[in-house]
Amino acid sequence: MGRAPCCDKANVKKGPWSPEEDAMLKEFIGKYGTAGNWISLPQKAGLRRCGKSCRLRWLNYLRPNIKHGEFSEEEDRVICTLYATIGSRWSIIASQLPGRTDNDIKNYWNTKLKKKLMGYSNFPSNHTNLPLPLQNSLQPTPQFQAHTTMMPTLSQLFRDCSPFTTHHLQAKALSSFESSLSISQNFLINQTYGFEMQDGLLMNPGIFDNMVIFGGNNEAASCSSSSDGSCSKMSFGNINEIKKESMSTYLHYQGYPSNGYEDDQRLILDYGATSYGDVLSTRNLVNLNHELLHNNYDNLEEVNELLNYIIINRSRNNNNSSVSYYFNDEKQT
DNA sequence: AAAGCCACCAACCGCAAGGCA
DNA sequence: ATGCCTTGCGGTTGGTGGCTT
Repeated sequence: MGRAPCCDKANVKKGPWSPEEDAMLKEFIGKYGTAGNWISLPQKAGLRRCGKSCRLRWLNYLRPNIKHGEFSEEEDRVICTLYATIGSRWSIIASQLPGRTDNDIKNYWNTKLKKKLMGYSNFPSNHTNLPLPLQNSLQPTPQFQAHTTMMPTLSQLFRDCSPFTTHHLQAKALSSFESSLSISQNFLINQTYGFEMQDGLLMNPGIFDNMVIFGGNNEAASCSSSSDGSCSKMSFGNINEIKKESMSTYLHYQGYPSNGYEDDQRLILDYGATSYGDVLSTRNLVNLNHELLHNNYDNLEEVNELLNYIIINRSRNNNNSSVSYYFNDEKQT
């Protein structure tokens, strides 16, 4: 015996709502509210609709103060930050955006925002000054373009941004004698999206547009990779899970096209050796990840050679903060 | 002009949680 | 404690319109 149907499927109308139906529903709810429950509402309101359909139509379209149309930059930021923190909990995300519905946000994320975030890295002004191999490495490969549908890793990638971010937030918080767990949501949002330069140094690495920035953020910490042990200090998960898991089990795959997680196609680039933080665009991270996986690179030397094209270093001593890069272990200017 | 493709988004569906008798 | 009913959530579907070939 299965579940009892919520309504008589044969006698309910499906598909788009007509203006007349909208008017009937709006008028009824205006007078009587849901009149007890949604299940019985359609009958009372004279609608040949399922109660769930009425509820959805009301919540997502007819109720007052629903905001339609373009999302603002600020709304984008909130969605991205919360998605990176809590994942696809659309109703919670919607609760932070007055007038927006979970359905709206979910659609917006799936159709637009996700792609927007996949947009090109913001190094364009530097591209033309780079040697051809590096310029090419900054272009989306045909494989990348052909397999954009194979990017479930994107959401994971943005979650992966959290560890880098939280690690540095944690370090920053601890250095000012605050508990890492007392970091507020606002602080997280501000810091995640903000660059702060002090004496030419990048003080609060995090996610900026589509770039992942990581690396030491104080004089004592040398850089950002396994070579200085910082990856083992990184945590992942949301802000409440700091310290629960060690990044060392997660991030220690220098050049290998697997991070050891079953069915997980991510390649986490843990490629230290720069002095003040590595700068990669997420696009290139995914791009390279994909390249390595689908060309079945199994030669570590070859992989390392490829990585040499893509590491970009923001130098500790570079007061004007221009981007420099390493090519075959030689710093280029 | 027609066909094919793709992006968008409203709506649907199944499941889980919560409330209540 | 249990089972039924309703509500809420999130993944998915399918219709539509615009763009490209």
